[in-house]
Amino acid sequence: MDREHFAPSTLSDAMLEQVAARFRLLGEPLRLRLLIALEDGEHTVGELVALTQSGQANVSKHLAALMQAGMLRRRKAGVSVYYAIADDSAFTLCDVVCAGLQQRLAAQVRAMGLSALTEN
Amino acid sequence: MDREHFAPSTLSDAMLEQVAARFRLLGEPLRLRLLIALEDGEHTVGELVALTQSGQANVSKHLAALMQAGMLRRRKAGVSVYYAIADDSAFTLCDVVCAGLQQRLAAQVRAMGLSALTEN
DNA sequence: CACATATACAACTCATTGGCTATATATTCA
DNA sequence: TGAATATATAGCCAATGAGTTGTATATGTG
Repeated sequence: MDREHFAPSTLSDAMLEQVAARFRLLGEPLRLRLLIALEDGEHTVGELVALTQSGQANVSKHLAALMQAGMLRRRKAGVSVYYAIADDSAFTLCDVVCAGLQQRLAAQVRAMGLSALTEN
Repeated sequence: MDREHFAPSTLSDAMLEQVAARFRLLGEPLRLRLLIALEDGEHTVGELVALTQSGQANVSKHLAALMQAGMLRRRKAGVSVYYAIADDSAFTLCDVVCAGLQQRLAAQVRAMGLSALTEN
């Protein structure tokens, strides 16, 4: 992987704030859980409430936030509302973060020596 | 790009919080500015204060946060402290976010019709 | 040693926001 | 129309965290 970034130095303050906002959006465990729950397809708010073990009002609020950011799409069917992922990039991000964390953990383990791995 | 994520469904609550924390870390404009400033190599705290136009204490605090997350490395030289990027993954993340935002912007422009582009 | 400089840290203020409760707004059905 | 269900929204509280000021802790210098 080379050092070719189109983002950084050319970012205006406004753009920077937008990028930060995007990250902040994914900085909430519940919102991540919602995205994860939606990974296998659309779900109603009620289903998401059950899946995430969180309050309905709270789930609604976070879904609204994800919607406004363009990460979800909405479909009304009768009395229910189905939400679905509209922007896969979130998962790409999660993958990178997870990879980074794994790398970091591995480094930590290495730093601690391998003994920790064998002493059950 | 296929649908192969190793993250989501297998994430424990603790891991989820870690992932969220990582995102939250990048959810601050000043921290992003610091990373951007460090893109071209290490800088002292003083330089970073000048580059980011922020207070010294604040910069120090955010540098500490990035350090603790393992994104930076520290080198003391005399009375100065040099910080540098230790984990390039942040830039990969930025790139993905920027790409996502660009896509979103493009879609918005398309939705508004092309007229907006020509009316100066 | 006294002094200046660079960085870190503590304490405070203030704005943001997650989660809650209560309520409003559909929509379906009897 | 009235009741039931699903979702959204408003208002509140508490926690978090960004930015500030002031100070502590090196480290170099005369």
